[in-house]
Amino acid sequence: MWLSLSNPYRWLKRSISSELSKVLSNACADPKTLTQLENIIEEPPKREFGDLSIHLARLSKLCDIPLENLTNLLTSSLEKLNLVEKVVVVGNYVNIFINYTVFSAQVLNTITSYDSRYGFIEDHVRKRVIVEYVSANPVHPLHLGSGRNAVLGDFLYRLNKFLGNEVQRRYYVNDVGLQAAFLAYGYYKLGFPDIPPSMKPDHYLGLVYAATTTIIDVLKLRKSLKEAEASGDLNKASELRSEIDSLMSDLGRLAEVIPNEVNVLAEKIASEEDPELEVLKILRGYERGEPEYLFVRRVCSRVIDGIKETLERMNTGIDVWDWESDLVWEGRVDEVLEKASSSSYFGFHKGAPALFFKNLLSTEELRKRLRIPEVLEVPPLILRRSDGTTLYTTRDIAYTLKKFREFSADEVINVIAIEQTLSQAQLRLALYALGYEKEAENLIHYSYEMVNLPGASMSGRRGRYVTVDELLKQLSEMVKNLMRERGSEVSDEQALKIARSAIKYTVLSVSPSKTLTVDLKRILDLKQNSGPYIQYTYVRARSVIEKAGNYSTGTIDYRRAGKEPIRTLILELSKFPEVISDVASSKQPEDLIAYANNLATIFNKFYESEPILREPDEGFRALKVAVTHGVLIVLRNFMEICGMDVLEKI
RNA sequence: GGGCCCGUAGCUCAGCUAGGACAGAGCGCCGGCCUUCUAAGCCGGAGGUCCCGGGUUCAAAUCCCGGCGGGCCCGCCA
Repeated sequence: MWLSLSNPYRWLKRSISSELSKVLSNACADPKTLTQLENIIEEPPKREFGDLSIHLARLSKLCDIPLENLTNLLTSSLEKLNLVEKVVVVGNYVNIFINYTVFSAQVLNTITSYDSRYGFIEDHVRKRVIVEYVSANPVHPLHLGSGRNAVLGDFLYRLNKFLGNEVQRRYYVNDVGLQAAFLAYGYYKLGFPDIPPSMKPDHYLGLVYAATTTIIDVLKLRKSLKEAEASGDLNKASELRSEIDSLMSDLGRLAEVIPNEVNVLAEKIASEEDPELEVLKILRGYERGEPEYLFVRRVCSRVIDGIKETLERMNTGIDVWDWESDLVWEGRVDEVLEKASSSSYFGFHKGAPALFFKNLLSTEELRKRLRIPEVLEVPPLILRRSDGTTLYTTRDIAYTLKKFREFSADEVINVIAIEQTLSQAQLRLALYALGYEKEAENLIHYSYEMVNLPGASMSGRRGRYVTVDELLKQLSEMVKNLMRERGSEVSDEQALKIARSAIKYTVLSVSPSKTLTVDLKRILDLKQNSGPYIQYTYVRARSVIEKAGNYSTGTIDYRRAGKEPIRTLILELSKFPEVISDVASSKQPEDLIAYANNLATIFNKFYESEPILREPDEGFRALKVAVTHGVLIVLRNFMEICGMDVLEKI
């Protein structure tokens, strides 16, 4: 009963499959086949074949009934169902036509009664979920890669919320690490200058960071070059020279924006005997919490200020900011180290304390449980540097435990780039090895591929990146120009809302496992299969509903629902909860996007071909308005889940 | 060297987990539709060795094996 209330499409399939199981009960009594029966009911590739179809060969195999007996058995029994209009056999298929007088009433009633919760699934088990996302190093602004992360994480957050889960969003500020120390070193060498008021702090400090690391790398390479020249290794020398040239051109680009800083840094760092040792000193002092090194935190928090601003612009939020330094200073990392040292998996790798996973991984069952590929070899996890400072994954063990504990989380989702697959596997194994089996199992690495910009290679260390801020700015400008061409002005806010929604739609439309190629023009394509297309379709539907005023559902003539294109529209509307349910388990946003685009397209066809408000027949008009209202609700709920802005006008 | 991911129309991508009806969509290109509910729309057309080669099957883009091409990982970086 719950099901029929919340998920009309599932209800439809279940009604048919349970009828099937009745008919086939003598041959197909196994209860396991019941769900298989439901899966066997599919959709025909073309609308004119019917609403649902069953492939006879598959059914005959499943139930072990000869093909020729099946046909008559099925048609006669299914046609008795109230929900079924007719059954047609074509070749190897039984095609089912739904009775839309019955079905449309069910669908439309469900949608209006659930309204902003339509899509919500009643039998979903509620969970407490943490989404850790973005977590970009606090040394530069968010670039396109972090942008993809932010969009995906925000989507996971909103989807979980929609499903009725308790969700918390966390950002892990990685201020205890070499990157942060490099930035702090550079900023310190500059004498902690004020950030130019014309620049966002993350942008300015990102340049300082890039200049610092690039200068240090150049100095290192020059040293190697001298050695190569001295030893007469000409190949090596020319290789080094071209590498240096490339870095120098990066530096030249940085100098165009912050010339003084680049000059001062180049001079001061060059006069240093061993700049990298200085950086390590900062790292060590900061990790110990020594007061004279606390400037690291101050610098990082300026970058974080900038990042917060960007996230706000993306309409994305964080509930808890976790500073890695706090984790270390609170002694949580030491606890982990202590526990590890008494573990049976503990040992020394190249003289450094480490956890070894070879024994753990010999059982196939554990690999399965922890989602570690069958043949993947996992190297030992080194816990500490020889100088005593900790390493990222070690700190992440402590952090993961903190997340699970503080929120009593059932599940922790880490949205992290795909290149960290191995270290995330090590993390799960380490947790398991230390006795945190449940945590290891419920820690999910939600990975995504990198983002490409055609014809450009990106590197944070070199300052070669396109920032999310720039992307938003450019797209907003494009929106404004477009509107101007059409003779209407649009506010900055409206332009931003369209721009960021377009980005989100594009990012979510591509499977996270594929590299995303960003083409600015394409993101803002106002045509089909785009964010603006969905927003526009919603506005169209809204405009109709507004003008329709109050319509009484009592006057709806459901008998008119069997004709195209209303028929398809109703079937499509009925699927929304089913799509949500599938996406909730697969976590593939692209399926949700494809559904919404399809629904919008069908609605636009309907809108073009049929008068809605001008429909003379009152009952039919009420039906058309109700369907339009259904589209409105589904598109709105869709946009909420994707983090897109629901615009009332466009 | 080992592992993972990707390869489908000129471009960007669905479809592959659970094999089945002529392989789909958008962009771009060509041609139509605004005195009527928002034309950021709709209708029509052209465009494909599903990377290649084997195998399994009544049936393969989908499963298996072997290649080829691209990306990523195999750090006392994160």
